Amino acid sequence: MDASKILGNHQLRSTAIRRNVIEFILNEGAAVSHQDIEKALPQADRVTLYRTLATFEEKGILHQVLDDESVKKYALCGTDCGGGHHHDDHAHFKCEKCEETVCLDEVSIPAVGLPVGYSRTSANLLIMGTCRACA
Amino acid sequence: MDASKILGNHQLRSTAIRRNVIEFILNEGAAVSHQDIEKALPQADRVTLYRTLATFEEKGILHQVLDDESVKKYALCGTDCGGGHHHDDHAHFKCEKCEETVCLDEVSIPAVGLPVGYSRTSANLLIMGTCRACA
DNA sequence: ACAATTATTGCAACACTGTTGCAAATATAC
DNA sequence: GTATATTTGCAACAGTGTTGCAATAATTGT
Repeated sequence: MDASKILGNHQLRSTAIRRNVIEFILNEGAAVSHQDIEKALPQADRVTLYRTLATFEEKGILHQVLDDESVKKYALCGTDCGGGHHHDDHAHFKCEKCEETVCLDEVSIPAVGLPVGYSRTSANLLIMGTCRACA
Repeated sequence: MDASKILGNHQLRSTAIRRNVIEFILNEGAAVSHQDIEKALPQADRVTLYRTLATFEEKGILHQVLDDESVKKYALCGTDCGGGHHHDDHAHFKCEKCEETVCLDEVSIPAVGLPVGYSRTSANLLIMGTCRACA
């Protein structure tokens, strides 16, 4: 998977910053925060990164990952995420030792019995514990 | 359930601000943010509220609720939350219309099959959709 | 390859969120 | 009521995220 191709597929211009952001996330494997990216790409403007992340989320390249701290984290969307419509109904796992958050793409969020009158449109499941590398 | 009693049960001094915070949350029904409290109690100092929330969380009076925005929200703990040890393994529901987040105390977070090598210590489940009042 | 067009970037400035240190005030215990 | 330890309020600060606008760079068509 190549960065400029991803950009092209989503009607976005292929700029150095955007390619760098995508490549960084691809290499990282875990969900990243704005701050992670800022550290990895010190030459890029803070504001531009905020806008880049917002754009990527809109276009369906990234989805937000709920984290227990209150900083937003992002991960690459699966192939079924179109513009605006995110289908990231999978769980996320945060290791308490290495602090990395990863997508558990194969773990879908189970349906739970909601009280009468409640209906579900989406859900976020964040599991905390120890990952394989830290066990 | 009375505010000074809750404070007494947790070895905390019964001050006006603390009682007001607890009463506000009791009346609110939904999970509240620092900002919600600040608006409701304009006479209270911002910093004091931050410290009050932190203290309540430590002592097991409140637990954090994961929210899809990146502001922390808090709800009253059930009776089984001792100091430090939170047993809030229930789901939370956020209504997309009224924006209220409530605890679904009766809905526990289901166990999911984790990849080999991963172990779970806790989990957060946030379900989004429409609540009964907005349906 | 070049100009015109449109999207993207960088900067300045700002509002909001959360934290720390310290002195003054207040709740409890005696 | 006084002593003691906790809690509060203030000032000051660091970090996070946003907006407006001018400068810059990527595409489109020729």
